[in-house]
Amino acid sequence: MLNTKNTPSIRQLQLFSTLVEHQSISKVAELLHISQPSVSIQLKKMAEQLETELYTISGRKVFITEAGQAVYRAIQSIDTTFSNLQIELNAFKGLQAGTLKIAVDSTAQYLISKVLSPFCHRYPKIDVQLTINNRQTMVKRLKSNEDDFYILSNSPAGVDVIQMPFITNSLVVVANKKHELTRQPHISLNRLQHYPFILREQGSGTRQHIERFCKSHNIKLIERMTIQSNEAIKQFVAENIGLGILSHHTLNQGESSDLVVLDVDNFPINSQWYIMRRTERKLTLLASTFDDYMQNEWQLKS
Amino acid sequence: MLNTKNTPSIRQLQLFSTLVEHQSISKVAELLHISQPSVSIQLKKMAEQLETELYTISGRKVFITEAGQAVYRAIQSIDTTFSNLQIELNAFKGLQAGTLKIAVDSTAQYLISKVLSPFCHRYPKIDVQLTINNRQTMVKRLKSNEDDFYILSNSPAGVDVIQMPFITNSLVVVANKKHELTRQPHISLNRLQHYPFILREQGSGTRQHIERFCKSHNIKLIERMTIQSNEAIKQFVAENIGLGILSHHTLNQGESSDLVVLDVDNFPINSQWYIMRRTERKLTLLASTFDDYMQNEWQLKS
DNA sequence: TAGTTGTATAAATAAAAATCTATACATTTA
DNA sequence: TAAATGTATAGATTTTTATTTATACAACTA
Repeated sequence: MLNTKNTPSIRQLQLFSTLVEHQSISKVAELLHISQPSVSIQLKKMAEQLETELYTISGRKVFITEAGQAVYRAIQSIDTTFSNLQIELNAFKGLQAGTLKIAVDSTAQYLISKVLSPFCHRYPKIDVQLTINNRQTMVKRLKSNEDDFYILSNSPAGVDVIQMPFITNSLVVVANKKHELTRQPHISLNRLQHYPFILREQGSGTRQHIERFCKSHNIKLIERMTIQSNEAIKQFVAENIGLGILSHHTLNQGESSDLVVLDVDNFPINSQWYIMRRTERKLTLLASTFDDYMQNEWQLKS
Repeated sequence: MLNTKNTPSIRQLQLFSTLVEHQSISKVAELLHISQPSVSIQLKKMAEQLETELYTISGRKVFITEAGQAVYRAIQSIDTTFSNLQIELNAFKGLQAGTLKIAVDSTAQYLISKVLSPFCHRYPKIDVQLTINNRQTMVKRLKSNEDDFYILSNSPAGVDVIQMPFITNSLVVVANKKHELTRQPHISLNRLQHYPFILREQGSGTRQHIERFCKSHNIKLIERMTIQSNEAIKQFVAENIGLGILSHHTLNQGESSDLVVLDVDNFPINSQWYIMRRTERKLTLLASTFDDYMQNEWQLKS
């Protein structure tokens, strides 16, 4: 930790560096528009604090001692540190304004805050315009190039995107904790076909995964209800209206709910969340900073 | 030149760096034994001056922004600069005391000040004990190991020394400006044998050179006077009592004298001044610093 | 040697930076 | 919801730093 005692003030450093450069106390005074005694006194104090002679005066000439030269070099080093800092800070100032537009598949809404909140703390002046909706809507927005970034579980056909694997998405079967399947191990897919389900609507990413899964495993689920919200599904499942298939991110939201994850064969359905952007969309400074952030801190290590 | 405006004070840097390290304003206050509002205010001021948010406070947690991280890195750099400076200065403090003992052949006394004065200005606290005498005395002192350094025109036999060529010593023939040899070109050595000379005493370096020179050129000079001082010789020569043979360093001491250098064949007698020290003598810190100085700034480039 | 130039010291003052107390506000925890 | 914890603001005060004027001194320069 920086030591304040025995450390000359910034002003004193300035005076001394000017002295070294002009070898004259009165010249320093003139250049900095202050009186000669002021310079005299400050420099003397500084040398006293450092307990070292930094210069000598012989007649009317100023000689910088070796110790003084060392101090001068240190000042120059500090000077460049400050200059570089200024340049860095100016770069950050470019990030103090601007809006980052991100569109998120609603199933991913539970994790977006984890991702976004560190970024927002680091760049507190930025605005984020967040659009949360189902996959179909995301794809529409992606095609009409409305946002900087999209978070989807896989990339749609027909659009050039740059994508980065992000976080693993696991779809699990949930039930009320009093449901008969609870605590049963290795439930077969076939048995599932006899229970009613509450599912997300057509066009949602979750629904898409489920349908693909059912097709490939050759099963058909009973669909008692279709709801556009994961949260609502959880409530109906909790009231034992039926089973649900949800991303595990939507669960364990802290509240000790009545929901239980079932141990079904071939589950969870694993897929990947991707963050993507259109190849031809020009990155704003802010967007590019966000891109760096995602790559450095969220890129999935395979 | 260091910019005082928009530059945070050293104290503010200290506060901020402590903040980064402990992520809490009240913790900083506690650690530095000041009140919490004081820290709050100073940090706020600092951020205002830099026109950048360095941290944000959310609830009771402190988050350092990216800009803040940059500032922190800068502070660390400044910190190490100061630490290194302290170490350097402490090394110089070792040189604030101590006596440097130097013995100089009196013929070289005219140049010793040129050599010594920059050194003394750079290390103003040191003492120099200077012995000026003729060569014989120098050699005696060298043998009894009395001084750190010796300046002689060549090394004596029988003592282990480390020597460094230094400055060229040219012995020239001088006369009063009204002397008949003045303005004559190419005076032969033979003609010199008919004029009386005023010379340095036996045992002086100059005398040694002259004798060696006469021997090798097979001439003999008329010796009217022997004097132990170059300055005195100059006065007698100026009064036209005789010719003199002196180091050119002893001349052109500013005063527009009555002395003229004669254009004698085989003159000047060139030889070398050496600075030397006994091999087995242990160097004090001060002596070693002087040694470095001589090597870096006075070593004769051949 | 007188005048000029450059630096040092003293004493007073000004400006600035840093601090405190008291209080209010906000968030988290019990 | 009350208590605890952490931060912000206001206003007054203290401390430190910086500066000034006036004067003295010292060393060059003409």
